[in-house]
Amino acid sequence: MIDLAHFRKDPAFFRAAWSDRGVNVDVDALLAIDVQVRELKLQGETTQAELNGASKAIGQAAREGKDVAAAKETARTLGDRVRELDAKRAGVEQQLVERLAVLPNPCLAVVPKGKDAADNRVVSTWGTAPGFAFAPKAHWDLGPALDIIDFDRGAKISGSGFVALKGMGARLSRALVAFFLDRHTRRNGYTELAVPYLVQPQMMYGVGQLPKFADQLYRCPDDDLMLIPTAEVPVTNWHRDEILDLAELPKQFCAHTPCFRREAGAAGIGTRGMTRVHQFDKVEMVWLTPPERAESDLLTMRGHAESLLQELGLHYRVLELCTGDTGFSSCHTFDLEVWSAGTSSWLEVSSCSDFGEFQSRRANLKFRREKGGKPAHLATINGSGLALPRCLIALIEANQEADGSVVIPEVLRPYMDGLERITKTGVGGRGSGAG
RNA sequence: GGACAGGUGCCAGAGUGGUCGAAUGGGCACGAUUGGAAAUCGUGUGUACUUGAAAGAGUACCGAGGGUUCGAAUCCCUCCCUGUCCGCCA
Repeated sequence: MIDLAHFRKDPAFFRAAWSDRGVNVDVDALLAIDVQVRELKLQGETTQAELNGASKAIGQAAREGKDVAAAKETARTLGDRVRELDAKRAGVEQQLVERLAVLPNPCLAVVPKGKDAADNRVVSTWGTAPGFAFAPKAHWDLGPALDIIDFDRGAKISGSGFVALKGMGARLSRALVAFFLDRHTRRNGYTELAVPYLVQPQMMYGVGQLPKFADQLYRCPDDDLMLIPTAEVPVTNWHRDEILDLAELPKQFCAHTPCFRREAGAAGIGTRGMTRVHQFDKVEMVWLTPPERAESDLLTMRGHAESLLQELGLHYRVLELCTGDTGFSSCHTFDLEVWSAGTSSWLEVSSCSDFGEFQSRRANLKFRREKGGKPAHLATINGSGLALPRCLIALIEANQEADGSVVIPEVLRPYMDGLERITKTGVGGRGSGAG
């Protein structure tokens, strides 16, 4: 949610910002509705004040034994008037709220202007693409050959877009999660949370998933709950409706959860294998921080995500998204893309975003700069650290050998009972594909 | 899932139709007292919105949403949550 007061003061800023994002907004209509709401509110409250005064007088008179029939009659008329104004106001206000709810966060001035992904800026590139003396395979060949990824059974059980892991594939996935969480909690000061995967619709609204992206969410209508598309949803809402102290900021949380996405409309485009699936595991980092720190904290957090890829030895690049490609709630986003050696393409494994106060206004996240001071909205920042299936893809593709086996990076071996290599041969024991 | 009991301010806890944004106690903040502290005393201590240059004024909020009434924390309805017991169960 944008800052309404700011919008009234400087509509030109928002007009330009939304235009940069490629969103067409009738700013004048919005302003007009806002004025109307406030006029009706003022009238309604003034009338209510009158009614309150009249009611008080009636109570007084009644206690003194006076006749209050006539006074009641006028009060009743006032009451009708209040209800009338209130209903009118509510109607107009709902229009305003509905319109505002689908307007994106203005990007920061540093964000490169652009139309779509083609205009994103490459900030840096780390490492080099691995070279092979043979034709490297894509994960959709490697995985099934090693019997660690099972596309057919995933689809059999839940339909297209669902993937299953088996044996050392499942183990490797678990190792990555454990490795990520350990780095965040032990090295970078994050507090780990284990959160519900089904949440109430308001939580989705709080981070900006609703109302605009309802078609991307799985829902359980009988219970009015929705499956989270990212841990961002429950974690960002952790301190909802609270007022934090400056001294306890920034809050740094991490959480591992499965993520559920309908990916409506995405079928057929770059969906081969498990680069785009309906359910995947991800470790998410979320910061709650004072707004003035947000941008520097964003860089810190991005560094945390990058260090994981570096430790895994994976070639990646950092993109700064342009205005046209930046997500709805974000005002500044960096994407981390890892190299897929099997398909010679970049895969997004992390998106690190500064949301400013946009989510805080929606989720009611506040803090106090000093005791007795006025509550102010927090800034929220989040980023993947990291998204599993694509890391797993990059990992096995980059570390494959001519015989189809996959070398496990040093940092993961402690999580794999010291296993150095995943091979097809062998059943049971160390080095087993079946685990 | 069934039966009871509850949900009030930072916390505890009063309040069963008007004088209640809400007693009292605790906590916290500031001040007095003290060599310093404890104790004691005094003052203060919610959020949001509207209006106003400001001081201030107004409105709403006692789990949520409806209803009755001139007037609701208080009465009625629906729902949610918590506790206890029973049932079921990973």
